[in-house]
Amino acid sequence: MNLAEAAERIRMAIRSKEFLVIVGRMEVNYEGRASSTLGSGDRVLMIKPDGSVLIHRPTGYEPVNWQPPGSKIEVLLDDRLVIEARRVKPREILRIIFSKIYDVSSYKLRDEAEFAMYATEEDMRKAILMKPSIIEDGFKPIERERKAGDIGFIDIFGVDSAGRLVVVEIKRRNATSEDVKQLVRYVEKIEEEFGKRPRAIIVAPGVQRSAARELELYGIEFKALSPRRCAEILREGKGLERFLK
Amino acid sequence: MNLAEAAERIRMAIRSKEFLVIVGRMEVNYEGRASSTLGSGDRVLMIKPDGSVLIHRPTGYEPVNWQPPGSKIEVLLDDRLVIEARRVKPREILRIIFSKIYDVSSYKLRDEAEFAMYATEEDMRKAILMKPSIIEDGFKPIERERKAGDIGFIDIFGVDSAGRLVVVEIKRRNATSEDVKQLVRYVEKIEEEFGKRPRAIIVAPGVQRSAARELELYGIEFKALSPRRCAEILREGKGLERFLK
DNA sequence: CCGTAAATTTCGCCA
DNA sequence: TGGCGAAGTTTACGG
Repeated sequence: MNLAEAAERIRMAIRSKEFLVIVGRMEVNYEGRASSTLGSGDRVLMIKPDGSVLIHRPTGYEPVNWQPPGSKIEVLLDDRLVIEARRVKPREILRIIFSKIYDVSSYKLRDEAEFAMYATEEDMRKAILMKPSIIEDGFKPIERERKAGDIGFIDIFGVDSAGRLVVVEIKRRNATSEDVKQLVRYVEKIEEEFGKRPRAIIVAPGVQRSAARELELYGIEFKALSPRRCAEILREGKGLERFLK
Repeated sequence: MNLAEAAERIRMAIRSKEFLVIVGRMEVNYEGRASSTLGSGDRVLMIKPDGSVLIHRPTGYEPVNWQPPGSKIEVLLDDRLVIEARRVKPREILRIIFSKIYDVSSYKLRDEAEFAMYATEEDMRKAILMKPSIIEDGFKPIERERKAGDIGFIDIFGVDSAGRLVVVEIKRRNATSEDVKQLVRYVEKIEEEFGKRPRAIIVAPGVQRSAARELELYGIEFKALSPRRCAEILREGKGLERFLK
């Protein structure tokens, strides 16, 4: 494809806020928070209506180079076709130099659909707060996101049926030994603050082998709870809310 | 575009390991580590030769849904065109249901170029090890990635010209109060271990306002060093290496 | 294959 | 606007 023709089509598409897909042979240079260079090769370049820029090689999940939403696009043409995407804060520039253009396509895309994600860690916390008995009978949450000194935040802080303090750490994936260590640090902070050692419970779908050892070692409890079960609880809760209105 | 025709082109492209770009109106469902649903809308779907799958909405850096490299792609056609991308470990399935196809393109892309990223945190460490005087005259590194008890790793551990121990923490971005606190924890660990308090230096392009307070408070030193300067030092070093051969 | 740390992380929430 | 923490994080690098 003719470079001049390509340049014109690209300029038009950007002006009319279309979703651009450009396939070609290009070099890429990036300068900003870091710096990178990428020699000549065939790639797919996407320029979105919001100023996002993505350059994808033939392999991998991540783009090899990119510019986040809001960047300003410039199309330059002399002997070669160059596309620059600039950002001011932080100051970054992405320069794409084409030696061949295989394809330029642009689309007006309409996408108003809602994206719904189920069972994040936040969802798990909500589910526990909505139905604390899934941790154990008589468990009463007191605070969420409680500050533990300067080392972090306790997911849920509460008391059990016997009145003992309980520190709950939630993970949507299997708990690691790192997670256990973090929880131990919270326990120590709470012990400093209240003068007595709290119970500590990791709530997660499972525990990694290495973490199981540490649970034993530090006297941390484990309560199995899957994100899926939390999603169910939230659905029940929503149904209830609607019923009560 | 005809759905049956599209299905055939997509199957062909996948068989011959081409880079696929499909633009159309689609619904998306994901089930795996989490779950998500996305209603009907216009999007760009990319399927890479290595089995990566990316679905991009008209805005944002991140794909709304995806499947990492190595997933198995299936193209199903009855009354609708459905593409499924499956992964076994962890078990995940991405299902894309098309109601319209605007465009199907596929490409044989050749990209053997080397990607070079300059001045990561690792590069900064290398630069300091290569030329310790950029920290201060007489600074001698002893160990890198030194374990500090069970709380983490010290970037560079060394001694100054007066023989005092020095703990160096490197950041490629401005240092935060969290970084200072982490360094303080290292200092305490080293003091426990050696029975004397080491000097502690944060090496970074700058410090956040909140961190500046804490530097004062804990007696932590700061040495300004930009990733860019480190990249220069590494270039000089490489030049030297070549010269010495 | 597990574990750890970094990332041009991005993204969302909240002060 | 900045700070903080999660993410279907991914990726790279050890052991």
